[in-house]
Amino acid sequence: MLSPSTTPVRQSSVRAHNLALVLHTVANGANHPSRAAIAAATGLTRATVSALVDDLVAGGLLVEVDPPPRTGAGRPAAGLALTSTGPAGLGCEINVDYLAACVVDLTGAVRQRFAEHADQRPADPAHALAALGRLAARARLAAEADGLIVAGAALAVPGLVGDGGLVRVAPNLGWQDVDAVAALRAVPELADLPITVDNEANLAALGELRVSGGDPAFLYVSGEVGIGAGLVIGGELYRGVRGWSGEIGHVTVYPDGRECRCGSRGCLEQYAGQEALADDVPRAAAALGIALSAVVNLLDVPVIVLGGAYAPIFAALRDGIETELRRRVLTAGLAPVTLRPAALGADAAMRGAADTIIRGVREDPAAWLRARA
Amino acid sequence: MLSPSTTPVRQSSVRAHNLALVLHTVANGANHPSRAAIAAATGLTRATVSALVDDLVAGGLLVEVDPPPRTGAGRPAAGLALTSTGPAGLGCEINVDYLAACVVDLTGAVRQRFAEHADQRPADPAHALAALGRLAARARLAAEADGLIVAGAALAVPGLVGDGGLVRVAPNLGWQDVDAVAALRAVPELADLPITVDNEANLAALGELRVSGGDPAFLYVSGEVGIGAGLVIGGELYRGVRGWSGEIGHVTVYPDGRECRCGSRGCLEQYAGQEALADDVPRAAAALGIALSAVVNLLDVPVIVLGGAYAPIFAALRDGIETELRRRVLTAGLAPVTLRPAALGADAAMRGAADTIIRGVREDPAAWLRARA
DNA sequence: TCAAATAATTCAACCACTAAACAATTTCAG
DNA sequence: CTGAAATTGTTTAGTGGTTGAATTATTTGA
Repeated sequence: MLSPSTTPVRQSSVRAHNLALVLHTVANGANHPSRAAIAAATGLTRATVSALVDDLVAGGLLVEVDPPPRTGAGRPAAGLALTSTGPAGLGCEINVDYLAACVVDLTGAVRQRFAEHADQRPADPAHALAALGRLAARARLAAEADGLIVAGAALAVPGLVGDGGLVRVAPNLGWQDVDAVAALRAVPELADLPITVDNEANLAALGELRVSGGDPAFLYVSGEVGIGAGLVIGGELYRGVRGWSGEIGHVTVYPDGRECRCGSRGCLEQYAGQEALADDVPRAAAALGIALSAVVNLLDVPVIVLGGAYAPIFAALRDGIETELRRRVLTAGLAPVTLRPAALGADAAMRGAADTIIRGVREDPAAWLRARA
Repeated sequence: MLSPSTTPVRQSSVRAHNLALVLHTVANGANHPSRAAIAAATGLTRATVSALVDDLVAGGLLVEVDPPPRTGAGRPAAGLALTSTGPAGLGCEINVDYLAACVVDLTGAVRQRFAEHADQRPADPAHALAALGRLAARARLAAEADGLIVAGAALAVPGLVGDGGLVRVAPNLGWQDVDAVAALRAVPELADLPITVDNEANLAALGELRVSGGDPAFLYVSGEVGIGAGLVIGGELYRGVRGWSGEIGHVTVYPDGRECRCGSRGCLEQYAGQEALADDVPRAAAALGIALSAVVNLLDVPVIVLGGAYAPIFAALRDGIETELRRRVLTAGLAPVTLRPAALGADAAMRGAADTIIRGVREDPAAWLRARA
């Protein structure tokens, strides 16, 4: 069955779906599958796959490459691969001490990367975003000189993002109601791009999803100055109704505990934020364990990935967290919760941002072909 | 676009999708829409809608009824409505002091309802389920005498349910690893039905979704002996990776607080479960507020529905909960969290269970038509 | 009484997929 | 060295489902 929705479906939707299916199979399947292998993997006929592949090759999304090693008799296959000269995503990140932009191609490879280290807190938002825009523009031009076509840009910010890319609050940057999309679009070299803005932890979770490959459901916890989380379920990011999910840093751990900047008491951030972390690792681990137990009890998430400042000290945190999980997760006895460090380092959010763009092309190649026609 | 998935799509899937779309439009749209109105609402052509409606009428899912009041000139329309003599769902519930079964027709109307009050804790699972099975069989026979066709049964239990309807743990019933599906299927009158089992709070959330209509995203909190929760997002129930989401009763509220039956300390259940509730309502409200704040911070859920034992004392709980939400939810200042009592009473879970069956028919009418052919 | 309006059906055209036959290219047995 | 078997990829006729335009049906209102 197709997804329940309120829009009609016609033959062109079938084509769009199956184009995405073929592209997905090439991207996530074995090395350089043949048309016949794609047909076998998807259940489509070889005739249909051939027609779909023709469209994707003509549209510059797939290329024929050397076939996989032969096995037995028969006409040799033509291998298919994602192109490395087609659409690409521009990922940007602004953080407390860090500006960065990168370009990722359809295969997921990072083709350009520019970063600038500097404390952004004294700068006003307009200046910081202008500097980031210049960085992004350089990345875009360098990528396009390489034959890539930047299909869009996404920006990761450590804060709450509202509709239209409006940054409602970014406490650690001192921002409030900043129109980041407009600021980036003001850079001439970026003016023609679709630009989106999203929370840093959400995008880092997507970055982790891309590189880790395996887990279709996990919680990514990002320990920075603040603590954010990105929830991936069924291979997709869950953003919440208004896009404000994942604020694990302000989950109450000790109801009458330390005062928090947010006005509450006993927030996780006060015990496991970057500052508290320096003081008392065991207590941070316990606090994390308590908050994560709540997540697992509520959402039944089987895997937790620790990123940001937590990744390098994963070994020191592990025991303390797991002790609390064992004690406090109701289903701990039925199935364990897996804890692991993040695979990507500081670039996770930026990589995830770029990934949202290429993800868009991969999930709806028909739209890309139409636009390129 | 269609949903990304790993299965191919063919013309028959288009048909299946559009049949569901038409049925959905009749079910959720204005009163008794005409074919032309459906075409306008869905974007399909009138020719296509006519063909789809023919199939649905022939398959006994839609009936022509008196048209809506005329407005101006033109040939009068034929109104369409869900049939009340077609497929129906059998909903069952077993709880600490309560057995019940009901039959709900395609329109959502309760057509049969049987209940038996008795403490189930002394009875062993087999006896209790046999008694429930007899109740369900009576409901089914009475419904089928009315022209309904029971398409399946669903059972609500206060516990964790694993694959294949195995009840892994139901603490308040004292159950462990009970094969509830097999027990119900042992009743001859139910042997031919597809039977599913789900958590009581999850199903109550679905029941609430059906009657409340409006909110596409909310958390339903069920205060019984234990405390469960069902999360609805985008009009669908979120079950978690293993179906064990919603265990809000064992979210830690006071890390060093009262010991809980589960082996942990400071679980919400110890402060806001039915027993604690009798002692100290303000404290229960505060504890609920703390746990719910965690949910909102993590998931950005805009609406919380209080059901079970909480519904009748909603007024007494409201202030205490809202105080904590205001203090502890990071985004409380950006958009308020709505708190409201459940619309359905004790029958919520049973209604939700029956609803899963008719939901199945509504979401894939093509499968029903094929089976009836 | 007839024109205008609206509802529903019919029919030719189109699009995408399937199934089966065919063409191309290789392996391997004799 | 030759030809049968195997495998890939293409071609072609057929089918199912939607569209759009024409047609039929039925009512209102000038």
